[in-house]
Amino acid sequence: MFGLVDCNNFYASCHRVWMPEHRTSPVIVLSNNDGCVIARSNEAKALGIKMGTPFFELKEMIIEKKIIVFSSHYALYGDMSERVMNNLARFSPEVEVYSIDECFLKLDGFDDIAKYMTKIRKTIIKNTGIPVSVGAAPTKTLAKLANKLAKKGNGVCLLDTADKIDLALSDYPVEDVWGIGRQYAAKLISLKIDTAEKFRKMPIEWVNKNMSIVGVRMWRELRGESCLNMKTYFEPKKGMCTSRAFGKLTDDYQELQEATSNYASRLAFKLRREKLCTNVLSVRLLTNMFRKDLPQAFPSITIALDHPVNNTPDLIKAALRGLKKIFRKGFKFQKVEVSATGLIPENEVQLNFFKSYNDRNNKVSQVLDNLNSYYGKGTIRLASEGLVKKWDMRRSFLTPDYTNSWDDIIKVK
DNA sequence: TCTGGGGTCCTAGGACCC
DNA sequence: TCTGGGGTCCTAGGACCC
Repeated sequence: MFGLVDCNNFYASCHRVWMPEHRTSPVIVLSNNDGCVIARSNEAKALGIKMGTPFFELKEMIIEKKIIVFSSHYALYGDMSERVMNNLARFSPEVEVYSIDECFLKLDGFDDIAKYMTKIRKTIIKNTGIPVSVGAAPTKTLAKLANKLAKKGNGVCLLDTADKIDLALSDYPVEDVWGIGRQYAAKLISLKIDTAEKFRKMPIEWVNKNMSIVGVRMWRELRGESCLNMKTYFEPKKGMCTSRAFGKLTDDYQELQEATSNYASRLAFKLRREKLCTNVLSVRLLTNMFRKDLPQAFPSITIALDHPVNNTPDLIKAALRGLKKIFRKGFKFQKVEVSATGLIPENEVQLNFFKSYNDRNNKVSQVLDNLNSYYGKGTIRLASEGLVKKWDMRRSFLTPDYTNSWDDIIKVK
């Protein structure tokens, strides 16, 4: 039996833990740049606010309905997630942290699973302040489905018999099945396959032909045949990307250079943190697709590096070389993406003649990391990153850094 | 004025090998 | 008149996830 614990309205709930006075207000959390809605409390959902709604469209409603607004704060969510996961780890020998707010638990061998699920739920709420829902079923896909039903009901849903599963699937919208996205949903619904039950009744040959092996696995899982195992071990990443919209559009080459340097530097830091090196670096510029009045361009370049690296100077140099090749005048760019593919563990990199050269830049990076970890992010950086971030994100509704800064720690009277 | 960021897996097709 | 068979690796594109 697979259990799935999912935090309710996770980002909104994280803020509420620290500001309990907003426990009954509609709360929304905004994306980077305060661009659009990425999390909503139940009260905000009830007002009809959809995921992804641009913030500027809501300004009147926010005043009228007294909606509480937060800029996103990923360091806070990361810390709250860790608290939830640490608590969950005590409930099963096999846990898989599936995402920042979700965790699979193997629930075999427990006497009364329904009762155990309730206990998990109550413990997490009590110990972390984050409300969660718990679903369980014979496969991961069914457990996801059970979890959604739990959210609609009392927070717990166990699908452990064929009858219960049949009933749950009979009116479950096909587009809500885990693994069915926009494209497949549109295709299935156009063929009048609009419930999980109807999808499950399709012949396997049809599923295989139209939805590939991924669809077949989903189909089998809905029939109770487990195809997706628990992933309880660490797997290194295969690609890494730093991409972020600027606070404003820009056609200034100098600004783009500074932003590209900064993003490459972040990428280098993330690579070092995970003890990975990269062979291949890509740089892409993007204009704002929503601005139909402006010319659009998405130039990109992929650069093969001489040698796998993760040091800041080499990666910035490569990224700037790429930027120079793709930059075009006459476009207002909104975003730059710097990404690494072909990742190799640091300790598996082939030695080469130029090792001593890399050593110097590796040492520089090490010093950067040490200083920035002690004095705070961005304290020391390469000159090419610029002095002032003219392109920096907008974050007007930022809360204190409760879990990461001594200055912001909560005060108890 | 203002519309997120970071990942995974699968498939098809091309270049290459012996 | 007639030109093999069996592989690997890489990339781009398309689907999905939170």
